[in-house]
Amino acid sequence: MEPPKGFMTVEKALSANAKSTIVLTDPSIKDNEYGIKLSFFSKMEFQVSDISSSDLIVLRSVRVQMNSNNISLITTKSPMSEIHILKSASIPRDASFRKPLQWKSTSPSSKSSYLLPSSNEISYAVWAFSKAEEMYLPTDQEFQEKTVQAMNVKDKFTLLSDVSAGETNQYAKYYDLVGQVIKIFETSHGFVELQFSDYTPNSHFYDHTYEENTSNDENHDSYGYGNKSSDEAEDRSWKGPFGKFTITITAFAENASQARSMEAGQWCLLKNVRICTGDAGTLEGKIHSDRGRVLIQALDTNTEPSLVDPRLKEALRRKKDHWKTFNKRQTQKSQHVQTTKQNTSTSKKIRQEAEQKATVGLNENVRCSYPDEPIIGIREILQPEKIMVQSSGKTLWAPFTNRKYRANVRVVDYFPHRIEDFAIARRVTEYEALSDHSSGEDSDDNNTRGQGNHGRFASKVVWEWRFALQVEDAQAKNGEDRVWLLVNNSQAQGLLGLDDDASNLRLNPQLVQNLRNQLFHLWGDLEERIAAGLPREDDDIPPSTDESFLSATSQTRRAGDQPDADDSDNELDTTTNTPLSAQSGAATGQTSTDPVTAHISTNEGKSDVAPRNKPFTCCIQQYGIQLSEKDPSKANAGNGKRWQRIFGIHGTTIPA
DNA sequence: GGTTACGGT
Repeated sequence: MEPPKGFMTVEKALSANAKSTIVLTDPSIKDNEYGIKLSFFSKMEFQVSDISSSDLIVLRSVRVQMNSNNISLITTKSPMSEIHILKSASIPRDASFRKPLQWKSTSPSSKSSYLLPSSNEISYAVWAFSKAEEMYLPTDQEFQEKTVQAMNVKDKFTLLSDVSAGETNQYAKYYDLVGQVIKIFETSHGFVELQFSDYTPNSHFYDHTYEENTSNDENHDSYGYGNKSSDEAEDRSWKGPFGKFTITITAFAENASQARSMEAGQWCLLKNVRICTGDAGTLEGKIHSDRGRVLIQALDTNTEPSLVDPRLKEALRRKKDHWKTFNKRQTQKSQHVQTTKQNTSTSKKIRQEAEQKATVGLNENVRCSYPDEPIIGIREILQPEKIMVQSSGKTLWAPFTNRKYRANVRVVDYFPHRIEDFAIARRVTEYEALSDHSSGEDSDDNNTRGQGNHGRFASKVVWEWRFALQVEDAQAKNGEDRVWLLVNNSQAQGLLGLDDDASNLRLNPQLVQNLRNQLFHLWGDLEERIAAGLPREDDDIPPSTDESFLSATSQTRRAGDQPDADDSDNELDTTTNTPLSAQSGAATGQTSTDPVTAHISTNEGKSDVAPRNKPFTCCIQQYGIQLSEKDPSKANAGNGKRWQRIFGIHGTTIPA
């Protein structure tokens, strides 16, 4: 925060449960202009009662945010914001002050990051305080009154399930709602209609049945005024939520403009929605103009999870469950469950005489961090560790241990077997705001049997590196002491050192060439030797186009590739992606895991290519992920999940 | 923040 030099004085306070907002001002704010709002969280920081009018406040590392054209400040955990408050009575009146001053500061977890205001800052404060007269600060009494008022805010927030109309429409009730814009209709009368849902049902809502939708479109919009010219069929079909989950809300005047600026799929907070009964007896909402106040606020799902409104998180959770349940029902209805599995054998047959040549010297092309870590053997790395179970005193084998190592290894195999498949596409979904969401879920649970993208609105597609290297200990004999190392996007960026980020490699031959060059430094002629044993490209998968990636799952996946809808809650590690494209040769015993994870967690087999490349020093890390497990005796992570030990590459680079 | 009370097919 630059302009006010990192400190301001308190003007008035507002408080809600967890989040408090105070308004700050300084001499740069003219006359009757409003100051700037700072939001902070009572749990870790101050209580509103710690603050009174004219106190001095010094802020560090607060985030500047922009909400509907208003700038405001909010504290963050990382980096940990600092708040230092000096009661107005303790503010020095001239520059010749004596330290120490009675600061009341937030308590950051690490004392080291704690930085009390400097002499310069205090001198500025002294000067600013001398201007207090010009800042129209409230008196202590006014401030206290405001504070009390602010604490008494009646929370009008309500779930749609719980809204009702008043006795008559003349005495309708007002509510705040958090939910998703399902559709937007422009009317010819200058106001805008929103179809809005928070994924709670209300028996007085219009029933959007799935059957109705599939037979004849547009049931509720019988007036025929609100259609958009473009792609009418698309606009008119109802893609859910099905059932009584959606209310029509009409926005007038400035709120109509605000509604117009929204897109279908936008999550938002609607304030002061007047709920009344419509002609057909169904409930509907109105957002009336209110002296220019904007009552529709967009909410961001794609931000730091701790900053996502908890009411929004709850709604996302309900939406996720809603579609899961819906898909489960549809699956049960359509009674046939395909269990066709792809042939999982990685039918590469490269038989070469294993010619073990003792290679001397390490590959100097590859650099590895953590020079102080000792070099240890792969056999030792693979050894499970024992853990003591506190309660019983028993000793067990740990399913995995979080560790980092260094080892001298050479690459003997890689996956996928075409380096054009070393990058995958995945959707960034709104559910990533949910702390327990693992990527990979969303792609599955909305994608059922030709029902289209129910409940899904435009989402971003990102490309990420994702591949695995099978390495063998430099000292290994007879093809033993091998391990698969996962290379996720960030590790691949470090390893490959390419200027470009991952993209669709099938459309980017130059990037493939750069990738190939770097890999050559790592593994020599391994690619040529493995590629020699692969079927021709056009025998198995068609080259992908952007269209096929973006229309995604339904086109490139065949029946049986993906889990059933009710099997969609596999937890993957946070770096695991469900790819939109089928990677070649996905040996998946694990349905719904991405092919690379599936391959390395099931394929213990030995590559048949004899290593000829030089060994290099590699940093390896071990960690655990959870995979779906049908056999309860193996589900050691609980909840139908088992732990899978994963080894990954890290901190290793191939310089250009 | 509301003895807000209202706009149309």
